[in-house]
Amino acid sequence: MTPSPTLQDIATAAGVSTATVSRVLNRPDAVRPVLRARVEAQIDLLGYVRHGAARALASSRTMTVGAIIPTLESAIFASGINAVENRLDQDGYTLLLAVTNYDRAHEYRQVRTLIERGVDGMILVGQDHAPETFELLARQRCPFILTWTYASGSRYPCVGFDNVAAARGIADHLLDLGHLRLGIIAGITAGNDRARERVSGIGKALDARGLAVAPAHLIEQPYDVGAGRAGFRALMAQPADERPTAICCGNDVLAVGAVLEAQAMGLRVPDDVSIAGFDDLPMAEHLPPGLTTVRVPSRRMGRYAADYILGQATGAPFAARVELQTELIIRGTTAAPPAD
Amino acid sequence: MTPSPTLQDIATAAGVSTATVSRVLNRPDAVRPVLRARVEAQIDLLGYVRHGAARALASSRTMTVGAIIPTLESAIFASGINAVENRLDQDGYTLLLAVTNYDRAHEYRQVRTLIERGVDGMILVGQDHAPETFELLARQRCPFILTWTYASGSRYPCVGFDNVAAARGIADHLLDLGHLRLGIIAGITAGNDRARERVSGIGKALDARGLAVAPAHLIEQPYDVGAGRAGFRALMAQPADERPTAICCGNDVLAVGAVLEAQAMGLRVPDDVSIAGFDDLPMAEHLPPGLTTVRVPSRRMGRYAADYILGQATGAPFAARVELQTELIIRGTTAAPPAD
DNA sequence: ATGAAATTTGTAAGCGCTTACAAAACAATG
DNA sequence: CATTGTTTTGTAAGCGCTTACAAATTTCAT
Repeated sequence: MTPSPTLQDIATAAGVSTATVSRVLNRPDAVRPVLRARVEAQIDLLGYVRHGAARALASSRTMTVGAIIPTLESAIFASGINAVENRLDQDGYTLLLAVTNYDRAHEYRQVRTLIERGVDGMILVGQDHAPETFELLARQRCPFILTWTYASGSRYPCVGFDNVAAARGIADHLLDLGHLRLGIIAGITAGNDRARERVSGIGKALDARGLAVAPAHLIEQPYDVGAGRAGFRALMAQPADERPTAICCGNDVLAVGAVLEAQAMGLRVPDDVSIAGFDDLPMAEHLPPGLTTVRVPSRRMGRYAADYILGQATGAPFAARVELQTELIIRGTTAAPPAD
Repeated sequence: MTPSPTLQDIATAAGVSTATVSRVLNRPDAVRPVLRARVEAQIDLLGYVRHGAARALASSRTMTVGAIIPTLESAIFASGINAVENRLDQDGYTLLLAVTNYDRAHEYRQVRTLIERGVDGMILVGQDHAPETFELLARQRCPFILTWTYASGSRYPCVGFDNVAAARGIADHLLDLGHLRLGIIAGITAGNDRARERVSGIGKALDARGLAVAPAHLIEQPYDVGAGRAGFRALMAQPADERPTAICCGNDVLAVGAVLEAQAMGLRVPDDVSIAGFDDLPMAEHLPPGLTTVRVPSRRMGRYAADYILGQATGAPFAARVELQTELIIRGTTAAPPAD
């Protein structure tokens, strides 16, 4: 039942001052090899473990970075966070993770909590946050970066891509194929700027050609396969000559649902209906037919976000606003509309 | 450029002692309403934010819990962690997340780091950890719980299910259907006790009927769809009368790959070959045909693990060893072997 | 009113570490 | 061998908070 040994214990055991022990721990070359060895021996012997809180208090750096994401149930966020963790780990930083469940008010509380925990920086998702959140971050001088989003006019550091342009790209692809009636199975747009931007990008593509999305052709669904199926069914439940011939989905999970439902309904994809996703999940290329989608650089984004925050901590110069490119991946679920 | 206000600042501004401010922050009822209001007003006014490191140092509780998992690229771990986070959040705890990439030595370092960060408890995956890891945890008296695994003889707190029994159950299902030649596309077993246990469970099922897995019928693959496809192809690349008629996959991702490859090869599932997965990912029920698999209680597990650790912190009595049940979900990818 | 008991507040001692700064030890130079 | 310059080590003052404990105040029965 011996309490954990402290720096002081090591110092006493090694016959040196606490300052010296602290030095062998933090800047080993600043202490002569003889002494260093003596101290290290005691550290091993007594099984000393640094006390993070005390270090943090004395040095005002916690070596932790916070990340707040909507959910971990979405593979794409999970892989972004995985990349963040990997990068932080490299430098001995630890990740504090919080999940908002798409609730802005909750997000504010999490930001607060993470700041209380003293994170050296914070990674958020999207542009859309409570004003208090930004105020708090600013007031506390907590370095942060927004991810999954890049808006040329953003006032805040961000790394991501242009959701509007990416969605517009995929809609253009469909329009180029000759589709005139596009349907959308969007994610829930409330509290989700990425979902909104994607819808808006599709609208712009249509608008540029004098077209528009019929209100009945825009459906919002939570991000799961079943919801994708239901959305597809709803879209098809209209007179044949009003049905969309192509459907843009808010993400790949919805798209997979749509494809499966189409097939279950006896429709051929892409002959009878084209379907496009967003994210390019690992599964997308394997489905028959392969899913046309937009590849999103989730890992690179996570990695860059971590780089940036780490850079803020060490003074390394990382650009505060970085746009990553998405890539339109054309596979087998999109083709020209049926001839009739 | 005013530095963040401290407890002392609030105390001065409100004309009370720091002890009182500390009390309104931590046990509000212990201070008279008049004073409390005065203090709270100043807290708002000055935008005070608690200093976690100082609190932790003084109170020796960090209100953080660590979790170390193999990867976040796997949906099933992600959802377990999501559940952990949700539960911790409820009690104002924050999650420190580390990812091992299936590397035990790395895991040891992460455990060390998390202990240095002062986590109030730790959640690990699997039974299989470096001995030093357990020693360290014990020496530091860090409460911890192992997840994704339940072994009746385990010396450590754990919540999970019996991987051997679950795998055996699914193999039995296949054997009951009349299959005699089972193939296995296992996950990489090195450093992964769950993957090993699943293989072993299948072996036991066969053994009980005087059968065995042909060496050529056991393949290890990383957990991704492409690897599942490749594994399936390899399994089928043998003389027709030696091919397995049913295949157990280490998880659903591999199984989906196997099913897709089978279909791509022109084989009918389940008529020509039966395929079973493990995990019951959301997608499993939607595939055509629906994937026969084992439902794993990842969320409940995460939630329980969090409950347990929180309980340790507060003295609440949670059982240290809990077995959760898996469920064999029989869908459309398994059937009797072809008659020939 | 009055004194004892109960409640509220303040005092002050750390928690374990980092880090200016001062002191000591060692090197190098003339 | 002084003398000065350079490293290495020690001293000690906090970092911002919690929490025994003591002091002050309030409450209540008498």
